[in-house]
Amino acid sequence: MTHFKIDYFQIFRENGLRVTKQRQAILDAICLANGHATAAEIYQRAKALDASIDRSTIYRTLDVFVELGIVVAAEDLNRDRVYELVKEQPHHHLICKQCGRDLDIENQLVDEFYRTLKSHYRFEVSMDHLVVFGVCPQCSD
Amino acid sequence: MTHFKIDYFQIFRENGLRVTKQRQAILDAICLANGHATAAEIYQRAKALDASIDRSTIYRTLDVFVELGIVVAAEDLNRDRVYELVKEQPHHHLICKQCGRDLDIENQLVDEFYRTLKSHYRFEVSMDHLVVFGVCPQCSD
DNA sequence: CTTTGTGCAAACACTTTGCAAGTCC
DNA sequence: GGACTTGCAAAGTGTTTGCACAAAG
Repeated sequence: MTHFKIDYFQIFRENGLRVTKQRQAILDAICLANGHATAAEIYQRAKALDASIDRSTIYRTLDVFVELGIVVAAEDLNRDRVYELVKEQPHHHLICKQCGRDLDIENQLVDEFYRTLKSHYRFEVSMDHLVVFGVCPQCSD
Repeated sequence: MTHFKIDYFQIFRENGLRVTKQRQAILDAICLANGHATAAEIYQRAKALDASIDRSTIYRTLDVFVELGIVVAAEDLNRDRVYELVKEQPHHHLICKQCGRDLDIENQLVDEFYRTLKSHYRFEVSMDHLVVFGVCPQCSD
């Protein structure tokens, strides 16, 4: 995880933000949750790393991360807000309604769809994090 | 709006549910909001039609409507939950992040995208109400 | 008359805010 | 030291629930 942190801390400093143990803990907490978790899950995990951390810090920090573009907010099946670490730029998901499996969609396919919308409606789509729900191969058998 | 109501009331009865003035008011409230509104907006409008209506009735009734499939819940730009009357089956939206304009996407285009996902991942998409955000032609000039 | 639906009030879960104290640089 | 951050406590928001009464069939 260390090599991640270094990058992120760089970003903090570049933006005149400070590197605190809370921000570290929250970053690690998201990593430990495989890069995506609800505020509540992040709070639990971050608390394990820094027992005195407060919920309000979680929310404030997540806002900062979203602002910096290192985290995006999405929504899971239960409509809970989920925060995800941004890895390589735009990425899109196929999520199985039955088992919860989360597959990545190739950018190319989504871009193609966006181009179609562009050519039909002159509408410039700007969603770098599309989430599509359905049923995965394993569950449809 | 009357011809709408008749259909819906039919649905109520077919499901052993009663036709009440509150359900009427809520249905009308959504219609008056062009078929889509937040719970708060629906409450305001329904209150104008039936002053004594309570918020809890709004929520309970909307749940019933969703259960019946005559309303679907989606999300707007501010991440507020929006309830929409289901008209013709699957329909999809392009929503402009700048002006809020709401364009319909032809089903055919979306179906094509879904088929692509199906053939690439054997993933059966089941979203009859896709919402895509971006910038509309008017705002991109 | 029976069952379903409603208003009311209270409880909830989640998120945001003001402020004084703490910390990073 | 000075600006940025945090914990704490309290207030918001939006939604849900238990219950006795009201209304529909």
